[in-house]
Amino acid sequence: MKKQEQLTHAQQKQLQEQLEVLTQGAAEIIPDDALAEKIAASLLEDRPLRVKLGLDPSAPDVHLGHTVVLQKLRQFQDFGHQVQLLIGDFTGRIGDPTGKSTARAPLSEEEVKANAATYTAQFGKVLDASKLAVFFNSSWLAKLQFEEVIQLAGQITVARLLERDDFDERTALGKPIALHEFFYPVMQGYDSVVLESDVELGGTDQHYNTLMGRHFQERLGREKQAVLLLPLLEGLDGQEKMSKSKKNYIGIDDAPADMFGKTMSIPDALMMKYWTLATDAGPDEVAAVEAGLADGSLHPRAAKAALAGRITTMYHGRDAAEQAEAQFNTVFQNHGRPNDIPEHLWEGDASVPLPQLLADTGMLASRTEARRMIENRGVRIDGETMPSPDTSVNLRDGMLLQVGRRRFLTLRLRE
RNA sequence: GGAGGGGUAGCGAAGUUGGCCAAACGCGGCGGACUGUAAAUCCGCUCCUUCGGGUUCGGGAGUUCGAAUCUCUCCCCCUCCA
Repeated sequence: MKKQEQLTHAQQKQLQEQLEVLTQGAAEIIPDDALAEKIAASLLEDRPLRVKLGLDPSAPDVHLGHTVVLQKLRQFQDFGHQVQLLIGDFTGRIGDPTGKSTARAPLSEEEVKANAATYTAQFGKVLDASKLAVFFNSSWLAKLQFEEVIQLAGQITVARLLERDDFDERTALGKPIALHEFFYPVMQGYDSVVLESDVELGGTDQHYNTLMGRHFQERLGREKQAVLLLPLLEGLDGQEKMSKSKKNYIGIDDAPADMFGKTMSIPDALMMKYWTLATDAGPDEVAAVEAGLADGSLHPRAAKAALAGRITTMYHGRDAAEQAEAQFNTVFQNHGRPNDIPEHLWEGDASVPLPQLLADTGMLASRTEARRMIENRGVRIDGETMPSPDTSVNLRDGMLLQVGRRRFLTLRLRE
């Protein structure tokens, strides 16, 4: 008999309540009723579910893409479940599964600890940090004997491993796959065994990996975890998924002005996805925005500004968000100046060729680049567009240099 | 063990009968116009320079008036056969 059918009426109600929240926005739940069964079990046995999230230990810069999963984890926490953060420190030091950088430099223990601390600090903006359980998979993987590793490897077939999209593609293209790469899924699966995870969360790109958890749990005689996958959030380019290496991300530690501005730069087509996945707006609110856009009562620009304000407020508070918006409007809408223009103390001659000035103050990388920029009419001094790179400038204290729309510098002269 | 393919600017990728190559093209990045924003679209720029020139095509050494293109050598990557 299914566990759901053993519940009392009160428990049934709780189950429905949890399911409604937890399944919202999910891209996939594997298998379909697995989550319901797990929750039912938790209610029957009166114990929290162990909910696993695996993390890459290398670049602990948490961005909005991560928060999609984190917000879901938070909901689990709010229902009293136990979140397990798994730092893949062992996995990370072995090498990269894309095959590009095969021998990644091992992270030292200090680095791992420092990164983990950064993670938990940043995650604290979304999760309840006091209730997090943090694990490092080196603490069990590093201890395995070779014989044990081989036995683990015996629990899965090569054909099964080759199903993984990435391997599949590379096989088709004739690209190499190193043997150790086969162990990634094995390790990730084994992690779930050790942690006795009830549920594993991830982005849809983790489909295969999370199934490995189920596979190894079954082979080793454990309860299989449920898998809950969330949609991936595209980055600022609107094409690829948000990631640090692609530099298309909004970091949750970004300054309010950046956070607001970056959000304003996403393609219109991506707005609703951000509303749904990256904000704390409920389904009704999201639907209202969508309807407004559809019938023309809500201007796309207004919708995006509201989105940017919402996101900025989540991480910096309302005041900072409003300031960021005001600043954004002055700089980009009214072509004005920001409030916090950096200053540069000039110690050279009082009269200097313009390209040299721009290069030496660090506003541009080289004089040649400065020349180009001037020729493109992208350089202004005190608001005046500079017509020719062959000008010399008589410097004055307080002079305002501007490159493009948003790079400003105030010049300070030594007395 | 054997055979073969390849290393070009941030990335991808042309160019390999030596000069017309500072090196096509695409992406990315930057600037400008326009606008509803750092959306979309269009245009321009994208090694350094004291504007004479200088330094680039995995590293080094050669051949030549002249090499990304030829030779030698070293390093690295990949594929296939066994």
